[in-house]
Amino acid sequence: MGDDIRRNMALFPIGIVMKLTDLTARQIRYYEQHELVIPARTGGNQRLYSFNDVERLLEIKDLIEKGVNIAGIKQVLLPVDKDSEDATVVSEQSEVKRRELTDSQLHKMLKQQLIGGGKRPNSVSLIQGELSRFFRK
DNA sequence: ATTCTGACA
DNA sequence: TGTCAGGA
Repeated sequence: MGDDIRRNMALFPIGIVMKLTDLTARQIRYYEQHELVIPARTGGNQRLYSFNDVERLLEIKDLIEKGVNIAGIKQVLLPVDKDSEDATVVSEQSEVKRRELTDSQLHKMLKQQLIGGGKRPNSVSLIQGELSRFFRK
């Protein structure tokens, strides 16, 4: 996919992202501290987000609303590193070589259930129950 | 006018 | 998380 570069192309400042995601600058920056999103920076140290970053933030917002905490989100969303951010292709679909996660399949499922699907009243508690098995510190 | 980091009445 | 300070 060639327009992947466009999705990973840093374009908008935090102000725009705030409106696009309905998140406060505080939250957006906070999530960055926890490496949930790594926006590019301008010469003036201003954050520049790509479409992928925004989508990512929307997913995070979704999970937060579903009661998932940072620790949990870190495990549901694949870790992002400066490379896969604005460099090249690499998205959730690519066969990431992360053996660290013995159950990448489960992660995929959880992600789908948490993000994709609409909102079933019970699935939430169900999911949280399953996740707690991982989030447990 | 905007955004950034650090800090906490 | 909100919000203010103080600088870029």
